[in-house]
Amino acid sequence: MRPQKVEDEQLISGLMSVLRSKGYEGSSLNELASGSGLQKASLYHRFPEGKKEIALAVLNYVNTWVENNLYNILIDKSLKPKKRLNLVIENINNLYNNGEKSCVLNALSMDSSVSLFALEIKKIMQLWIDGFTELGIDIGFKKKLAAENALQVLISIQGSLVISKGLGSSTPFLSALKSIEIMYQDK
Amino acid sequence: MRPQKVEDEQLISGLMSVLRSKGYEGSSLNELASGSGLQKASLYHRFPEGKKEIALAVLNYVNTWVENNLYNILIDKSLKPKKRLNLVIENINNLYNNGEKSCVLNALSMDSSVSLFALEIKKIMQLWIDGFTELGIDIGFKKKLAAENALQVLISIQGSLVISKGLGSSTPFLSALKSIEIMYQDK
DNA sequence: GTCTATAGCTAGATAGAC
DNA sequence: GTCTATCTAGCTATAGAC
Repeated sequence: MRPQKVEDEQLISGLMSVLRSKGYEGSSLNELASGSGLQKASLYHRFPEGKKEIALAVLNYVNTWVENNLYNILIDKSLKPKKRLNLVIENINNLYNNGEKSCVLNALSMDSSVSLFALEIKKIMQLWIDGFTELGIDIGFKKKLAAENALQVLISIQGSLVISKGLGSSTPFLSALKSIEIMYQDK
Repeated sequence: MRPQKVEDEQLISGLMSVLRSKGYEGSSLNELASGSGLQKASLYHRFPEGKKEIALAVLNYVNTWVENNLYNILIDKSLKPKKRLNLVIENINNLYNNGEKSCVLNALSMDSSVSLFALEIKKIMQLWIDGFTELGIDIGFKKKLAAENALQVLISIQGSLVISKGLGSSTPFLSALKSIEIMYQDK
């Protein structure tokens, strides 16, 4: 067998970069190819079902990212809640590059594509919410408040990304991160 | 002159419906044509610059909508602040159909199209923020807090629309509207 | 496993009849 | 002002050499 020209993780990372910035319909296979370092036909070798399978592979990668860099940290009882939060906030900030990068979940949520990915998107969002709910409970929130705050975290992140892009300023995103820190401060 | 087959406002409304649900790249001229009730070539008669001009016309319509249904109400000193808020919340709820419709500002904010519309999107978001800032000041918030809360309103709306679509539930959007009402309750 | 070449189709945009 | 018919470019997807 020929060696793979591009490693799996690097490949997915390049593909995600295109999808997050252009959306599903807006990403052509030529762009996905040049963004990932492979030719179109080689992409079809790795992903025989074409563009849909590419997007699903990216979402699977995102799910793993959220598990490793968000959920598993937020539920890690060996760390103090404040420490968990700081680690996760830092990871989120890196993921979105201070609010300059959009979220691929939003990019793949257009009506024309969301039906293809609804289950995967929902699963990832729910994992995100569940992680922050656990954190809230460990800080001492009652279950209902913990769930409300966790939802509010996700809303703030997604909303501030939209506004930061619209206003052309990273301030809304960075303020949202600060608000989240305040929300989970020990009482 | 032949009479217009479709009135301006109905035309723009049909075009916005396609753009908000499919995005800029995802909306083909065939879809824009059937969504508006005209043929492709007729759209080019109304919008000689093509798809870009269509999207700009839609954004111009959105700007007018925000002026009439949001900004002008929020700054109307002849109404009590609480009354202004109730009217505007109702208008927002209708615009997004209980959180089931996406926001065209988000749909046109993909990297591949945002450069074409950045000025218009920013202007509309700023108008939205300015309106709610005025409301906050009239309720008694200090200027800085009024501005922060106004930004938070826009973030909550946009974020909750993304999450409502992702989770397949209108609850996040409707909760966000409730939170906004609480935020502006008289002290 | 990767590539070049190409098939078949649809995109945005235009010409010209009515 | 609206329409049908059509242009070229770019699309998704495939065939087959290496």
